[in-house]
Amino acid sequence: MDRVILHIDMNAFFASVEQQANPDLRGKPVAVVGSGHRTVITTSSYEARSFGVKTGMAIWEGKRACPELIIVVGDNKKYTDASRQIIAMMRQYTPLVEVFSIDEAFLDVTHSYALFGTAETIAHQLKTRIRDELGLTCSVGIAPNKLLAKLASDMQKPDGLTVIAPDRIKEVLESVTIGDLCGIGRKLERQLNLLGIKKCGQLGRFPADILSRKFGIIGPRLRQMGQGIDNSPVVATEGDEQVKSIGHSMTLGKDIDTRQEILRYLLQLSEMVGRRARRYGVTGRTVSIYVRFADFFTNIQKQTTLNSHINQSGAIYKTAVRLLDGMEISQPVRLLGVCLSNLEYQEQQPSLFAEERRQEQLARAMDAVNDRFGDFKVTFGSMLDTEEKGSHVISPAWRPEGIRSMGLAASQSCTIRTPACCSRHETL
DNA sequence: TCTGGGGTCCTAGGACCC
DNA sequence: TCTGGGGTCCTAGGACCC
Repeated sequence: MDRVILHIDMNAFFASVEQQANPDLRGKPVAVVGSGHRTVITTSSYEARSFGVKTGMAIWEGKRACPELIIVVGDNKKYTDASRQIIAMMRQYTPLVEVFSIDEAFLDVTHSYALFGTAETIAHQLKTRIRDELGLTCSVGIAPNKLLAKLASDMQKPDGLTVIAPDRIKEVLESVTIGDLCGIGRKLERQLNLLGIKKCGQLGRFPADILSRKFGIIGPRLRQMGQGIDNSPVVATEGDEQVKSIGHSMTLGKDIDTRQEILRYLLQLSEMVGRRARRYGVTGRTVSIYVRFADFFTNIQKQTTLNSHINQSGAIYKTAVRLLDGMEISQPVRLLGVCLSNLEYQEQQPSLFAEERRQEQLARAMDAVNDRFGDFKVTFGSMLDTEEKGSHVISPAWRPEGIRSMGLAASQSCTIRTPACCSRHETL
């Protein structure tokens, strides 16, 4: 039996939430940005997009494209609250809700028919409720698998509903460009183009041996994607998902070149990472640091794996400094990052050593104050004179909960599905 | 006037052990 | 003395996602 998968993608999510919260912004070109003057546009309203404002543009670029552009510094809490409400609504239709990002989710509604009717009925109900209760619109794709559902939701924006029925999959793929598939990015698209492959249909028919030779194990998976095959299941996001790494990075207000300044930011980043690790109750063995230089193109990353798991900011910082010392800092630094991985989730025993116990207690006390009063109210002394205070707008890829699995990573054994049908529906 | 931040997964190559 | 191979862990780098 064919599965029935919904992919729901909120339209211009952050910008729409802002427009909902502030009526003065409605119907106007709005761009949501982070703090700091080197921030970029995270999301823009459709009014702004019609002027050519795009995600990733610097503010000045956005303003050049649209002089009337209203700049709003993002507010994470608003977006996570809205996201949670939407996810709760989705869960009323099926337990199989996979949160893909803060504004996207997959729903497996194969077994929801008896209770709620067809996938299209469910999609219409969800769209109506999200619009009525939150004032937001979304685009929905319905298809037999995640790959195609995601492709479908992208076909009509904003406020769309697109169905790719099994008997028209083949026909749809003939007209879809390979880069539109989730999992084929710019580089892969370019390489495939060099083989003369432009459309998904061509990719699906391309000789498997050539793809394998050129792309290795992802070769067969690419071919399947071209055929619209994707057997990866919708994995319900439970809320206690285990992330694999915890990292923070920041583009500095201005490039820095003294070791002292670099250390100050490393300490701040170590504290941000450590604090989040402690809040999650995790420790990690691998610490990595990331440096982007002023020329923007040179990036270096160094990592090291310790014998023991840590989550104390001081220990992370010490390791980060050791990594920094192994780097050649040849020009001013634009961005710094610290990441903790190789994570372990089990409860940590209190240290046997008095000094370490004291450090742990201090960290807990600092965390408690910061949790209550906001970031960086209490902090290490040398951080006090840094400009950045770690208040950043989360990206739409931020997940309130959840793990994503799709695209190339989710290559699985596959059966060929019956070829198929795509009918489009006008928006609500 | 420059180009954010948070993740995941995969591969290659080296070290080391059996 | 030389040779082979499998497995695991680690680092570095790249591609992809939102």
